[in-house]
Amino acid sequence: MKIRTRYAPSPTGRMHVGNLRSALYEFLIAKHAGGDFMLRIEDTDQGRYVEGATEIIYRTLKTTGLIHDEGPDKDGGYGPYVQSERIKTGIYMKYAKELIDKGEAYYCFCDKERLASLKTEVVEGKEISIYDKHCLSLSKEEVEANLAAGKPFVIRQNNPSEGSTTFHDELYGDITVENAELDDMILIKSDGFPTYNFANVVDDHTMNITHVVRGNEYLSSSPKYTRLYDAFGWEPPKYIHLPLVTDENHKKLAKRGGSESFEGLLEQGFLTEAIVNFIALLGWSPEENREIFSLDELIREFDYHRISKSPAVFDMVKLRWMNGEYIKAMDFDAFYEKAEPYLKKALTKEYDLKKIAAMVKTRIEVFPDIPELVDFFERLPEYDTAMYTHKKMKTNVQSSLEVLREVLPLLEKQEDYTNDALYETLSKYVAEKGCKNGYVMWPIRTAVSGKQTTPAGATEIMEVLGKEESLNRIRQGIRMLETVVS
RNA sequence: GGCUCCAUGGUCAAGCGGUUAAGACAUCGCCCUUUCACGGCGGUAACACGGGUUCGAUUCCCGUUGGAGUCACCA
Repeated sequence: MKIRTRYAPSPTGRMHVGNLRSALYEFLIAKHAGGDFMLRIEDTDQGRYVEGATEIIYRTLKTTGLIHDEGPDKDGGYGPYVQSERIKTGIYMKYAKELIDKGEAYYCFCDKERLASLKTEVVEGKEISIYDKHCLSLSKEEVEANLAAGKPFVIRQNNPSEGSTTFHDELYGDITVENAELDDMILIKSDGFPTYNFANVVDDHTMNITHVVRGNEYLSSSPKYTRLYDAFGWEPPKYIHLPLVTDENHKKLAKRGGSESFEGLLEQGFLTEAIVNFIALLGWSPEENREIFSLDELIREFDYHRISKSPAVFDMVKLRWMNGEYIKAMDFDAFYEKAEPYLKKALTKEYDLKKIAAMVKTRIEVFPDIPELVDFFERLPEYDTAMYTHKKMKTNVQSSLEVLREVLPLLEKQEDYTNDALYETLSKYVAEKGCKNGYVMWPIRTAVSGKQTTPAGATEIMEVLGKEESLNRIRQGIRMLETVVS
């Protein structure tokens, strides 16, 4: 049987990385087995609907390469693929009524006030209550009368209060819950819309989904789904519940300054491929000891039996590392295209940006690292002459002053102001002086950059800066050192 | 709090009865180097605890502890 998985997001805003990982795993499970990956939009909550959110879903799936075989924009014969459109077909109400006829569901006319009076316990600020099946005892005539009077109603699942329900998860095994724990959850809301839970079951079944892949947070409500399948007499799908993705405090990943969403990560300068690669490894590991995978390689390697059961911390530090690996592996033109805006942000002078980009390529993890790495080209920062002292290079303010004074006339005479030529000139000076390279290079680089760390060596910087500017900076260094030494 | 799930270094994780308990990130040290970075080499660091089962448990079972999830007319 052909595997069919679905990604069923609600259009409520940006793409949460936990959701993106679900989509990725759903895609990989289907594609690894040559199956179909379907997109279904679950917009049954009118209150939470966010304009433009559907476009974000489409765009994200497209840019990440998680191409769906079926969806609202790609009919595969199981449509419609948007729940608000499916509602119009009357499908949910039809199935709800079927359940009522079977005694597996019932009309409930309880109002907010009565429901509120049921709230018995408050735990951690949350009100906890179990519906008391009050309306189950309503006679057929009473129900008809209420309906005829236009009284608002919901339809609730009728769960038994004795016995237990067991369902099977491909990863977690059999999970059993006492039926008494199962609340009579609402299937159809008073606005006529189905709840997520109900629409999900009806849709997954009628759309022939074979593997329901979803987050671990649904684990405890799954028995209710199983009860629904049983009530209908439907064969339940295979369940694969995914371990949670957490923040560094091991709490479910929530809003955290933007980095909880895919778009937020892109804004922070992460590459799509790196994000996908990274989240693939959050809860899954390959047989082979390897970490860098393209999407195609993931499809080939992804065996869902190797998904782990324990939650995974979303480690930004490692994501940064991985992003750095992808940046290093990028071809230069692609890299430059991404780097250019950041270079231009820091540099307005007429520099050879490509040359600077090349310097920076192996030294950054995300693109926004660029400006602070190159801003000294634009303007010599204020720096302390203590920087001239370097233990390993055996330099200090006196030696630096001496070197800069001696080197300045050589550089003034220098006509070919390129990295190679400059390096040759300075090497000759080093040889004559009989000292270490760094003894000379350190003070020059300091004078020319005013920075402790730079993306390149002294002569490379000088070439980019040009003769006039670099000589000015060296002269300024000399002046600064003179005031300290005297 | 009830219910459910989870438990190997700080983090991601391999392991699926017998291993010197991999690897990666981070961290530390050394080397290289035109500082730093990159790169190379090396180090520190883990089976939560207690009972079983077994010739033998990180691995299987039970309990304890710890953590998380969930308990909506949200998904």
